[in-house]
Amino acid sequence: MVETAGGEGLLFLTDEQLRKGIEAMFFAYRGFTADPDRILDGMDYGRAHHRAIHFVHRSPGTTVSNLLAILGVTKQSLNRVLRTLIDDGLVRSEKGRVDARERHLFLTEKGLILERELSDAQRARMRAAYRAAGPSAVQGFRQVLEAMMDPEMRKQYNRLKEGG
Amino acid sequence: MVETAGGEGLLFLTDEQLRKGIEAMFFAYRGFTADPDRILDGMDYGRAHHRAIHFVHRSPGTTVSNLLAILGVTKQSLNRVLRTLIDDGLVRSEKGRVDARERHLFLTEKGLILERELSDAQRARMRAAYRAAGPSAVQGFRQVLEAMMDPEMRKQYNRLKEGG
DNA sequence: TTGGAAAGTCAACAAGGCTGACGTAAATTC
DNA sequence: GAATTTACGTCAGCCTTGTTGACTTTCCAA
Repeated sequence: MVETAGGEGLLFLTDEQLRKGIEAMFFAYRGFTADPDRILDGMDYGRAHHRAIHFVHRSPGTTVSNLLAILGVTKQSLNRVLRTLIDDGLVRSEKGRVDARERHLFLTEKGLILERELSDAQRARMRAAYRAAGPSAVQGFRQVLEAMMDPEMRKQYNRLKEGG
Repeated sequence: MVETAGGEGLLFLTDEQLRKGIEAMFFAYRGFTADPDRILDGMDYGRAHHRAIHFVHRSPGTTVSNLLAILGVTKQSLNRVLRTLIDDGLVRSEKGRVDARERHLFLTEKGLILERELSDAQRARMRAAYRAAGPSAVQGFRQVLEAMMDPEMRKQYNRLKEGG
């Protein structure tokens, strides 16, 4: 079943196969973001707000710097998004006790409700895809995605995957 | 090794597993676009130009309508991108012979050179990821991605995958 | 006590989405 | 042959989300 090196074993590395993978990523990512985008469309929020909400939920009490590193945007860009979320009462910003320069971020009750709505939708699609493909396909899926990340991003990803 | 249905077999569908998949998609997509983005950064082009170039190369002679359906943007948005590519001599637009309302799109020599540069970079990353993960992982990767697409997008994807 | 890091803010700008309106040429339908 | 529809292009204006650059405030640490 599994091809080994030499000759036919490298057929999965042809330009044609690689192109299919590239196009699969393109179309799948559209599906991946479609449901949350639809939910956010009515509100004053966008994909950037979703990302901030996701990672604040994922690591409650995380700092702004930390979030900047994960999201890979400028602080000005993140600040604009965070500002509206704080003003609207979805995110709470708390001055650090050990280092008072830092701001620790948390979702409020209201923020948790939206997070739940967004992630329910996104998980539903992911669950359907996982179920359709089966567990060993899922394992392969994750392996290829991890290998595709930049090393820096892989660190961030693994830090999230393990610790809180 | 591979879990079967019933009881433990559904462990891959836990919220925790799904969350990991969601985050993997997020970080991997960043890697996926990083190399072309870097190349385009110096020029006056962006990711939107890359997408147009990719699909024109993929289906030479395709019409504007067709491209609109694949890219899922408005004609105004596509037109802005296409306009600059045509003006800069990367894309050639040819009035249809059977239906003169249509415009058929082709890459010029210059366009082919940029396409080659962009896709070489993107394929190199994909190739490294595929090689690292192995052929059966690649199969799973593709299966999950296909299952994640919207049905409309899956049609587009499959049309490209098979026919020219 | 002073230098520098962390955070926040203001201003300006660009890419790339969007809607709406309008124009033109060509094909199709009545 | 006239009316309608289709494919495309374009103008104008708006929004989100990214960018740089300059500046301030706070406050830890050397």
